[in-house]
Amino acid sequence: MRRTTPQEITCPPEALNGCFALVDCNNFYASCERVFNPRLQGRPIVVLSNNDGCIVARSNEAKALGIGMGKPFFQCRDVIGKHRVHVFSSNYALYGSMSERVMATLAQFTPEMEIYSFDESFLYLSGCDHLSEYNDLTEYARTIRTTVMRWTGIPVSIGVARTKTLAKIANRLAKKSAGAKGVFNLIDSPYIDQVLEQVRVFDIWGIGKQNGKKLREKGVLNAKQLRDIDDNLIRKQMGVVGLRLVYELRGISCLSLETRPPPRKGIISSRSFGRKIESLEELKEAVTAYVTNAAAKLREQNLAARLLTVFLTTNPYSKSDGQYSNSIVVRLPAATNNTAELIHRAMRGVERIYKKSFRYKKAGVMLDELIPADQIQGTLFDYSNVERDKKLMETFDEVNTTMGSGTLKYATQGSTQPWSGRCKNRSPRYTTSWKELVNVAAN
DNA sequence: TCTGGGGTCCTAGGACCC
DNA sequence: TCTGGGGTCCTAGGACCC
Repeated sequence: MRRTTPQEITCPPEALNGCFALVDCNNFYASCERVFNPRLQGRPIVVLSNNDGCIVARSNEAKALGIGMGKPFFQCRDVIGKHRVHVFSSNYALYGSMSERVMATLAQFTPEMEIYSFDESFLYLSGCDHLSEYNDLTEYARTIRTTVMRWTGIPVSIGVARTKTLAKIANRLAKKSAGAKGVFNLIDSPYIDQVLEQVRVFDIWGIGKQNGKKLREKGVLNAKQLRDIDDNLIRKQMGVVGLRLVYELRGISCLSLETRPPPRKGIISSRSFGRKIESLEELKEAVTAYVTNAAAKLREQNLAARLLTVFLTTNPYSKSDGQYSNSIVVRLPAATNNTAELIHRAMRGVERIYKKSFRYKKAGVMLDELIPADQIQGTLFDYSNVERDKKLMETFDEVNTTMGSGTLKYATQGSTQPWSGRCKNRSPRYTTSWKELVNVAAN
Protein backbone atom coordinates (compact mmCIF):
# COMPACT_ATOMS: atom_id res chain seq x y z
CA MET A 1 0.00 0.00 0.00
CA ARG A 2 1.33 3.38 -0.85
CA ARG A 3 1.35 5.47 2.27
CA THR A 4 1.52 9.20 2.54
CA THR A 5 4.81 10.29 4.06
CA PRO A 6 4.88 12.71 7.00
CA GLN A 7 6.13 15.44 4.66
CA GLU A 8 3.22 14.90 2.35
CA ILE A 9 0.86 14.95 5.25
CA THR A 10 1.80 18.45 6.25
CA CYS A 11 0.79 19.69 2.83
CA PRO A 12 -2.49 17.91 2.17
CA PRO A 13 -3.35 17.13 -1.43
CA GLU A 14 -5.69 19.40 -3.30
CA ALA A 15 -8.16 16.91 -4.60
CA LEU A 16 -10.12 15.22 -1.86
CA ASN A 17 -12.77 13.47 -3.82
CA GLY A 18 -12.02 9.95 -2.69
CA CYS A 19 -15.00 7.76 -2.15
CA PHE A 20 -14.52 4.42 -0.45
CA ALA A 21 -17.06 1.79 0.36
CA LEU A 22 -16.07 -0.81 2.90
CA VAL A 23 -18.02 -4.00 2.47
CA ASP A 24 -17.76 -6.33 5.43
CA CYS A 25 -19.44 -9.70 5.79
CA ASN A 26 -21.51 -10.02 8.93
CA ASN A 27 -20.17 -12.69 11.30
CA PHE A 28 -18.55 -14.29 8.30
CA TYR A 29 -17.73 -17.81 9.49
CA ALA A 30 -21.04 -18.15 11.25
CA SER A 31 -22.86 -16.89 8.17
CA CYS A 32 -21.04 -19.44 6.01
CA GLU A 33 -22.23 -22.27 8.21
CA ARG A 34 -25.74 -20.91 7.89
CA VAL A 35 -25.67 -20.89 4.13
CA PHE A 36 -25.25 -24.64 4.22
CA ASN A 37 -27.73 -25.19 6.98
CA PRO A 38 -30.56 -22.66 6.75
CA ARG A 39 -32.24 -24.13 9.79
CA LEU A 40 -29.60 -22.31 11.82
CA GLN A 41 -31.20 -19.01 10.86
CA GLY A 42 -31.97 -17.04 14.01
CA ARG A 43 -30.12 -19.50 16.23
CA PRO A 44 -26.94 -18.76 18.18
CA ILE A 45 -23.79 -20.11 16.51
CA VAL A 46 -20.10 -20.05 17.40
CA VAL A 47 -17.12 -21.19 15.38
CA LEU A 48 -13.96 -22.40 17.09
CA SER A 49 -10.28 -21.97 16.32
CA ASN A 50 -7.77 -24.72 15.76
CA ASN A 51 -7.92 -27.54 18.30
CA ASP A 52 -11.29 -26.08 19.20
CA GLY A 53 -9.46 -23.79 21.56
CA CYS A 54 -11.01 -20.35 21.18
CA ILE A 55 -14.15 -18.78 19.85
CA VAL A 56 -13.31 -16.98 16.61
CA ALA A 57 -16.77 -16.16 15.29
CA ARG A 58 -20.22 -15.67 16.73
CA SER A 59 -23.61 -15.02 15.24
CA ASN A 60 -25.54 -12.02 16.57
CA GLU A 61 -27.57 -14.32 18.78
CA ALA A 62 -24.38 -15.68 20.35
CA LYS A 63 -23.00 -12.18 20.82
CA ALA A 64 -26.21 -11.24 22.62
CA LEU A 65 -25.53 -14.04 25.09
CA GLY A 66 -22.32 -12.28 26.06
CA ILE A 67 -19.99 -14.77 24.40
CA GLY A 68 -16.83 -12.78 23.75
CA MET A 69 -14.57 -12.84 20.71
CA GLY A 70 -11.42 -14.87 21.28
CA LYS A 71 -12.68 -16.33 24.52
CA PRO A 72 -11.46 -19.80 25.41
CA PHE A 73 -14.14 -22.30 24.55
CA PHE A 74 -14.06 -24.08 27.90
CA GLN A 75 -14.87 -20.83 29.69
CA CYS A 76 -18.09 -20.50 27.71
CA ARG A 77 -19.24 -24.09 28.03
CA ASP A 78 -21.97 -23.24 30.52
CA VAL A 79 -23.66 -20.52 28.48
CA ILE A 80 -23.28 -22.57 25.35
CA GLY A 81 -24.92 -25.59 26.90
CA LYS A 82 -27.64 -23.62 28.57
CA HIS A 83 -28.75 -21.78 25.45
CA ARG A 84 -28.14 -24.61 23.02
CA VAL A 85 -25.61 -22.67 21.03
CA HIS A 86 -24.52 -24.50 17.87
CA VAL A 87 -20.80 -25.08 17.91
CA PHE A 88 -18.63 -25.61 14.81
CA SER A 89 -14.98 -26.42 14.38
CA SER A 90 -13.56 -24.10 11.77
CA ASN A 91 -13.70 -25.20 8.17
CA TYR A 92 -11.31 -22.96 6.27
CA ALA A 93 -11.82 -24.66 2.95
CA LEU A 94 -15.48 -23.74 3.12
CA TYR A 95 -14.87 -20.16 4.24
CA GLY A 96 -12.23 -19.73 1.58
CA SER A 97 -14.54 -20.66 -1.25
CA MET A 98 -17.37 -18.57 0.14
CA SER A 99 -14.97 -15.66 0.37
CA GLU A 100 -14.06 -16.05 -3.29
CA ARG A 101 -17.70 -16.00 -4.26
CA VAL A 102 -18.40 -12.85 -2.29
CA MET A 103 -15.36 -11.08 -3.73
CA ALA A 104 -16.24 -12.08 -7.26
CA THR A 105 -19.70 -10.61 -6.74
CA LEU A 106 -18.29 -7.35 -5.41
CA ALA A 107 -15.92 -7.07 -8.33
CA GLN A 108 -18.95 -6.57 -10.55
CA PHE A 109 -19.56 -3.18 -9.01
CA THR A 110 -16.21 -1.47 -9.49
CA PRO A 111 -12.98 -2.04 -11.37
CA GLU A 112 -11.04 -0.76 -8.38
CA MET A 113 -11.27 -3.05 -5.42
CA GLU A 114 -8.94 -4.01 -2.61
CA ILE A 115 -9.56 -7.33 -0.96
CA TYR A 116 -8.56 -6.44 2.55
CA SER A 117 -9.19 -9.75 4.24
CA PHE A 118 -11.20 -12.95 3.99
CA ASP A 119 -14.40 -11.09 4.68
CA GLU A 120 -13.72 -7.46 3.87
CA SER A 121 -13.23 -5.43 0.75
CA PHE A 122 -12.68 -1.76 -0.01
CA LEU A 123 -14.42 -0.58 -3.16
CA TYR A 124 -13.34 2.63 -4.78
CA LEU A 125 -16.39 4.20 -6.30
CA SER A 126 -15.14 6.25 -9.18
CA GLY A 127 -17.60 8.60 -10.73
CA CYS A 128 -18.31 9.47 -7.18
CA ASP A 129 -18.71 13.09 -8.16
CA HIS A 130 -21.83 12.54 -10.14
CA LEU A 131 -22.90 9.96 -7.65
CA SER A 132 -22.31 12.40 -4.84
CA GLU A 133 -25.92 12.97 -4.08
CA TYR A 134 -26.42 11.19 -0.83
CA ASN A 135 -29.28 9.13 -2.13
CA ASP A 136 -27.42 7.92 -5.19
CA LEU A 137 -24.55 6.47 -3.21
CA THR A 138 -26.70 5.02 -0.52
CA GLU A 139 -28.92 3.37 -3.07
CA TYR A 140 -25.90 2.03 -4.90
CA ALA A 141 -24.61 0.49 -1.68
CA ARG A 142 -27.99 -1.06 -1.05
CA THR A 143 -27.91 -2.64 -4.46
CA ILE A 144 -24.50 -4.10 -3.73
CA ARG A 145 -25.79 -5.45 -0.48
CA THR A 146 -28.86 -7.16 -1.82
CA THR A 147 -26.92 -8.58 -4.76
CA VAL A 148 -24.32 -10.20 -2.51
CA MET A 149 -27.11 -11.61 -0.39
CA ARG A 150 -28.95 -13.01 -3.38
CA TRP A 151 -25.89 -14.48 -5.09
CA THR A 152 -24.05 -15.89 -2.10
CA GLY A 153 -26.39 -15.95 0.87
CA ILE A 154 -23.93 -13.93 2.93
CA PRO A 155 -25.21 -10.78 4.64
CA VAL A 156 -22.89 -7.79 4.43
CA SER A 157 -22.73 -4.29 5.85
CA ILE A 158 -21.45 -1.31 3.89
CA GLY A 159 -19.92 1.94 5.06
CA VAL A 160 -19.30 4.76 2.59
CA ALA A 161 -16.95 7.69 3.22
CA ARG A 162 -14.14 9.88 1.89
CA THR A 163 -11.35 7.87 3.49
CA LYS A 164 -10.75 4.29 4.45
CA THR A 165 -10.73 5.08 8.14
CA LEU A 166 -14.05 6.91 7.92
CA ALA A 167 -15.46 4.08 5.81
CA LYS A 168 -14.53 1.72 8.63
CA ILE A 169 -16.45 3.89 11.05
CA ALA A 170 -19.40 4.13 8.71
CA ASN A 171 -19.36 0.36 8.37
CA ARG A 172 -19.47 -0.05 12.10
CA LEU A 173 -22.51 2.18 12.27
CA ALA A 174 -24.12 0.26 9.43
CA LYS A 175 -23.84 -2.82 11.60
CA LYS A 176 -24.80 -1.27 14.92
CA SER A 177 -27.66 1.06 14.21
CA ALA A 178 -30.92 -0.65 13.51
CA GLY A 179 -32.23 2.13 11.29
CA ALA A 180 -29.30 1.89 8.90
CA LYS A 181 -30.38 -1.46 7.48
CA GLY A 182 -26.83 -2.42 6.66
CA VAL A 183 -25.70 0.74 4.86
CA PHE A 184 -24.26 3.92 6.34
CA ASN A 185 -23.13 6.83 4.24
CA LEU A 186 -20.84 9.49 5.69
CA ILE A 187 -20.10 11.38 2.49
CA ASP A 188 -20.69 15.08 3.09
CA SER A 189 -22.79 14.20 6.10
CA PRO A 190 -23.99 17.24 8.07
CA TYR A 191 -24.06 15.03 11.15
CA ILE A 192 -20.42 14.04 11.02
CA ASP A 193 -19.61 15.67 14.36
CA GLN A 194 -22.41 13.91 16.18
CA VAL A 195 -21.45 10.64 14.56
CA LEU A 196 -17.78 10.87 15.46
CA GLU A 197 -18.65 11.88 18.98
CA GLN A 198 -20.36 8.56 19.47
CA VAL A 199 -17.40 6.47 18.35
CA ARG A 200 -15.12 5.55 21.23
CA VAL A 201 -11.44 5.95 20.58
CA PHE A 202 -10.85 2.24 21.17
CA ASP A 203 -13.20 1.37 18.34
CA ILE A 204 -11.28 3.30 15.70
CA TRP A 205 -9.39 1.30 13.11
CA GLY A 206 -5.72 1.53 14.03
CA ILE A 207 -6.19 2.35 17.69
CA GLY A 208 -5.46 -0.64 19.84
CA LYS A 209 -5.23 -1.24 23.54
CA GLN A 210 -2.00 0.62 24.16
CA ASN A 211 -2.67 3.74 22.16
CA GLY A 212 -6.28 3.82 23.31
CA LYS A 213 -5.06 3.96 26.87
CA LYS A 214 -2.55 6.70 26.14
CA LEU A 215 -5.17 8.78 24.41
CA ARG A 216 -7.64 8.30 27.20
CA GLU A 217 -5.08 9.62 29.64
CA LYS A 218 -4.84 12.75 27.50
CA GLY A 219 -8.58 13.14 27.71
CA VAL A 220 -9.22 11.98 24.16
CA LEU A 221 -12.21 9.71 24.41
CA ASN A 222 -13.98 9.74 21.08
CA ALA A 223 -13.29 10.06 17.37
CA LYS A 224 -14.29 13.71 17.20
CA GLN A 225 -11.78 14.62 19.88
CA LEU A 226 -9.12 12.62 18.11
CA ARG A 227 -9.90 14.30 14.80
CA ASP A 228 -9.44 17.70 16.41
CA ILE A 229 -6.25 16.84 18.27
CA ASP A 230 -3.10 18.91 17.84
CA ASP A 231 -0.87 17.56 15.06
CA ASN A 232 2.31 17.69 17.11
CA LEU A 233 0.73 15.99 20.06
CA ILE A 234 -0.48 13.01 18.06
CA ARG A 235 2.81 12.85 16.18
CA LYS A 236 4.66 12.58 19.46
CA GLN A 237 2.19 10.13 20.94
CA MET A 238 1.74 7.74 18.00
CA GLY A 239 4.27 8.69 15.34
CA VAL A 240 3.36 9.05 11.69
CA VAL A 241 0.83 6.26 11.99
CA GLY A 242 -1.18 8.38 14.37
CA LEU A 243 -0.84 11.48 12.25
CA ARG A 244 -2.09 9.65 9.19
CA LEU A 245 -5.01 8.31 11.15
CA VAL A 246 -6.03 11.78 12.32
CA TYR A 247 -5.87 13.13 8.79
CA GLU A 248 -8.03 10.28 7.64
CA LEU A 249 -10.59 11.24 10.28
CA ARG A 250 -10.51 14.76 8.85
CA GLY A 251 -11.47 13.38 5.49
CA ILE A 252 -8.01 13.63 3.93
CA SER A 253 -7.14 10.29 2.42
CA CYS A 254 -3.70 9.00 3.41
CA LEU A 255 -4.28 5.31 2.85
CA SER A 256 -4.65 4.48 -0.80
CA LEU A 257 -6.51 1.63 -2.39
CA GLU A 258 -4.40 -1.39 -3.03
CA THR A 259 -5.87 -3.25 -5.93
CA ARG A 260 -3.09 -5.79 -6.30
CA PRO A 261 -1.81 -7.63 -3.28
CA PRO A 262 1.87 -6.89 -2.68
CA PRO A 263 4.19 -9.88 -2.59
CA ARG A 264 4.43 -11.64 0.76
CA LYS A 265 7.23 -10.60 3.05
CA GLY A 266 7.18 -13.69 5.19
CA ILE A 267 5.38 -16.96 5.54
CA ILE A 268 4.57 -18.53 8.87
CA SER A 269 3.30 -21.96 9.67
CA SER A 270 2.69 -22.77 13.29
CA ARG A 271 0.25 -24.70 15.41
CA SER A 272 -0.59 -25.40 18.99
CA PHE A 273 -0.46 -29.08 19.79
CA GLY A 274 -3.60 -30.79 20.96
CA ARG A 275 -1.61 -32.08 23.89
CA LYS A 276 1.72 -31.32 25.42
CA ILE A 277 4.73 -32.82 23.73
CA GLU A 278 7.95 -33.81 25.44
CA SER A 279 10.13 -35.75 23.04
CA LEU A 280 12.42 -34.28 20.45
CA GLU A 281 11.16 -36.81 17.94
CA GLU A 282 7.58 -35.64 18.18
CA LEU A 283 8.66 -32.05 17.97
CA LYS A 284 10.63 -32.75 14.84
CA GLU A 285 7.70 -34.50 13.32
CA ALA A 286 5.50 -31.49 13.91
CA VAL A 287 8.06 -29.02 12.61
CA THR A 288 8.58 -31.17 9.52
CA ALA A 289 4.90 -30.81 8.77
CA TYR A 290 5.02 -27.02 9.24
CA VAL A 291 8.01 -26.65 6.97
CA THR A 292 6.37 -28.78 4.31
CA ASN A 293 3.32 -26.56 4.51
CA ALA A 294 5.28 -23.31 4.44
CA ALA A 295 7.48 -24.46 1.56
CA ALA A 296 4.40 -25.39 -0.46
CA LYS A 297 3.02 -21.87 0.06
CA LEU A 298 6.37 -20.50 -0.98
CA ARG A 299 6.28 -22.35 -4.29
CA GLU A 300 2.63 -21.54 -4.84
CA GLN A 301 3.60 -17.89 -4.85
CA ASN A 302 6.77 -18.48 -6.79
CA LEU A 303 9.02 -17.33 -4.01
CA ALA A 304 12.13 -18.52 -2.25
CA ALA A 305 13.40 -17.76 1.24
CA ARG A 306 16.80 -16.73 2.49
CA LEU A 307 15.96 -16.93 6.16
CA LEU A 308 14.31 -19.59 8.23
CA THR A 309 13.24 -19.24 11.85
CA VAL A 310 12.14 -22.11 14.04
CA PHE A 311 10.46 -21.44 17.34
CA LEU A 312 8.96 -23.51 20.11
CA THR A 313 7.29 -22.75 23.38
CA THR A 314 5.70 -24.37 26.40
CA ASN A 315 2.17 -23.53 27.46
CA PRO A 316 2.30 -19.96 28.77
CA TYR A 317 -1.00 -20.39 30.60
CA SER A 318 0.18 -23.33 32.63
CA LYS A 319 0.98 -22.53 36.22
CA SER A 320 2.41 -25.89 37.14
CA ASP A 321 4.74 -26.51 34.20
CA GLY A 322 8.15 -24.96 33.80
CA GLN A 323 8.24 -22.30 31.12
CA TYR A 324 10.62 -22.25 28.20
CA SER A 325 10.55 -20.75 24.79
CA ASN A 326 13.23 -20.22 22.25
CA SER A 327 13.81 -19.58 18.60
CA ILE A 328 16.65 -19.84 16.19
CA VAL A 329 17.27 -18.00 12.95
CA VAL A 330 18.97 -19.92 10.20
CA ARG A 331 20.45 -17.98 7.34
CA LEU A 332 20.35 -20.14 4.24
CA PRO A 333 23.46 -20.14 2.09
CA ALA A 334 21.28 -19.32 -0.89
CA ALA A 335 17.59 -18.61 -1.30
CA THR A 336 15.57 -21.79 -1.66
CA ASN A 337 12.05 -23.15 -1.72
CA ASN A 338 13.15 -26.72 -1.56
CA THR A 339 11.18 -28.68 1.01
CA ALA A 340 13.86 -31.19 1.82
CA GLU A 341 16.52 -28.60 2.29
CA LEU A 342 14.32 -26.44 4.46
CA ILE A 343 13.40 -29.43 6.57
CA HIS A 344 17.01 -30.33 6.95
CA ARG A 345 17.87 -26.85 8.18
CA ALA A 346 14.85 -26.69 10.43
CA MET A 347 15.70 -30.03 12.06
CA ARG A 348 19.20 -28.85 12.90
CA GLY A 349 17.58 -25.75 14.37
CA VAL A 350 15.13 -27.69 16.49
CA GLU A 351 17.92 -29.84 17.83
CA ARG A 352 19.77 -26.77 18.95
CA ILE A 353 16.96 -25.09 20.83
CA TYR A 354 15.26 -28.19 22.20
CA LYS A 355 15.56 -28.65 25.93
CA LYS A 356 14.72 -31.89 27.63
CA SER A 357 12.06 -32.23 30.32
CA PHE A 358 9.89 -29.37 29.18
CA ARG A 359 6.36 -29.95 27.95
CA TYR A 360 5.92 -28.13 24.66
CA LYS A 361 2.63 -26.68 23.53
CA LYS A 362 3.41 -24.88 20.33
CA ALA A 363 6.00 -24.73 17.60
CA GLY A 364 6.32 -23.14 14.23
CA VAL A 365 8.48 -22.03 11.41
CA MET A 366 8.82 -18.72 9.63
CA LEU A 367 10.28 -18.12 6.19
CA ASP A 368 11.69 -14.68 5.60
CA GLU A 369 13.57 -12.50 3.15
CA LEU A 370 11.57 -13.79 0.27
CA ILE A 371 12.65 -13.29 -3.32
CA PRO A 372 11.13 -14.37 -6.63
CA ALA A 373 11.92 -18.02 -7.23
CA ASP A 374 13.48 -17.38 -10.61
CA GLN A 375 16.17 -15.35 -8.92
CA ILE A 376 17.48 -18.32 -6.98
CA GLN A 377 21.15 -18.53 -7.60
CA GLY A 378 22.03 -22.14 -7.72
CA THR A 379 24.80 -23.02 -5.45
CA LEU A 380 24.69 -26.75 -5.44
CA PHE A 381 24.76 -29.43 -2.87
CA ASP A 382 27.19 -32.23 -2.67
CA TYR A 383 25.12 -35.33 -2.43
CA SER A 384 27.56 -37.66 -0.83
CA ASN A 385 25.47 -39.69 1.50
CA VAL A 386 22.52 -40.87 -0.48
CA GLU A 387 21.87 -44.13 1.28
CA ARG A 388 21.71 -42.65 4.71
CA ASP A 389 19.28 -39.96 3.64
CA LYS A 390 17.22 -41.87 1.19
CA LYS A 391 14.54 -42.76 3.65
CA LEU A 392 13.83 -39.21 4.62
CA MET A 393 13.97 -37.97 1.07
CA GLU A 394 11.42 -40.44 -0.08
CA THR A 395 8.79 -38.99 2.16
CA PHE A 396 8.77 -35.81 0.10
CA ASP A 397 7.44 -36.11 -3.33
CA GLU A 398 6.49 -32.60 -4.13
CA VAL A 399 9.76 -30.84 -4.27
CA ASN A 400 10.69 -28.12 -6.62
CA THR A 401 13.89 -29.63 -7.80
CA THR A 402 15.05 -29.72 -11.33
CA MET A 403 17.88 -30.99 -13.33
CA GLY A 404 19.38 -28.06 -15.10
CA SER A 405 22.34 -28.09 -17.41
CA GLY A 406 23.07 -31.66 -16.58
CA THR A 407 23.39 -30.96 -12.89
CA LEU A 408 21.12 -31.93 -10.08
CA LYS A 409 20.05 -29.19 -7.74
CA TYR A 410 18.99 -30.50 -4.42
CA ALA A 411 19.54 -30.40 -0.72
CA THR A 412 21.59 -32.91 1.10
CA GLN A 413 21.14 -34.39 4.51
CA GLY A 414 24.15 -34.35 6.77
CA SER A 415 26.92 -33.30 4.48
CA THR A 416 29.46 -31.34 6.43
CA GLN A 417 30.02 -28.85 3.64
CA PRO A 418 26.69 -28.90 1.90
CA TRP A 419 27.38 -26.21 -0.69
CA SER A 420 30.76 -27.30 -1.85
CA GLY A 421 30.04 -29.62 -4.69
CA ARG A 422 27.59 -31.17 -7.04
CA CYS A 423 26.25 -34.49 -8.02
CA LYS A 424 27.88 -36.06 -11.02
CA ASN A 425 24.98 -38.15 -12.15
CA ARG A 426 22.50 -36.85 -14.61
CA SER A 427 18.83 -37.26 -14.75
CA PRO A 428 17.55 -38.19 -18.19
CA ARG A 429 15.03 -35.38 -18.09
CA TYR A 430 13.82 -32.50 -16.02
CA THR A 431 11.95 -33.66 -12.99
CA THR A 432 10.32 -32.42 -9.85
CA SER A 433 10.27 -35.76 -8.11
CA TRP A 434 12.59 -36.36 -5.23
CA LYS A 435 12.34 -40.08 -5.60
CA GLU A 436 13.61 -39.87 -9.09
CA LEU A 437 16.47 -37.60 -8.19
CA VAL A 438 17.49 -39.77 -5.30
CA ASN A 439 17.58 -42.80 -7.52
CA VAL A 440 19.66 -41.02 -10.10
CA ALA A 441 22.05 -39.74 -7.52
CA ALA A 442 22.36 -43.14 -5.89
CA ASN A 443 23.34 -44.90 -9.09
C1' DT B 1 45.82 12.10 19.51
C1' DC B 2 41.72 14.84 19.66
C1' DT B 3 37.19 16.39 17.87
C1' DG B 4 32.53 16.13 15.08
C1' DG B 5 28.63 15.31 11.86
C1' DG B 6 26.15 12.67 8.72
C1' DG B 7 24.80 8.68 6.56
C1' DT B 8 23.51 3.58 5.94
C1' DC B 9 22.36 -0.90 7.36
C1' DC B 10 20.66 -4.16 10.52
C1' DT B 11 17.95 -5.97 14.38
C1' DA B 12 14.72 -6.39 18.14
C1' DG B 13 10.63 -5.22 19.85
C1' DG B 14 6.20 -2.82 20.02
C1' DA B 15 1.74 -2.06 18.21
C1' DC B 16 -1.88 -3.10 15.36
C1' DC B 17 -4.95 -5.71 12.08
C1' DC B 18 -8.19 -9.70 10.54
C1' DT C 1 -7.99 -30.87 31.77
C1' DC C 2 -9.16 -27.32 27.96
C1' DT C 3 -6.57 -20.62 25.96
C1' DG C 4 -5.90 -19.54 17.35
C1' DG C 5 -2.97 -18.38 13.40
C1' DG C 6 -1.03 -15.27 9.99
C1' DG C 7 0.25 -10.96 8.76
C1' DT C 8 2.12 -5.56 8.37
C1' DC C 9 4.47 -1.33 9.65
C1' DC C 10 7.30 1.74 12.54
C1' DT C 11 10.93 3.09 15.85
C1' DA C 12 15.06 3.12 18.50
C1' DG C 13 19.55 1.91 19.02
C1' DG C 14 23.97 -0.16 17.75
C1' DA C 15 27.67 -0.91 14.41
C1' DC C 16 30.11 0.86 10.94
C1' DC C 17 31.88 4.12 7.47
C1' DC C 18 33.47 8.56 5.50
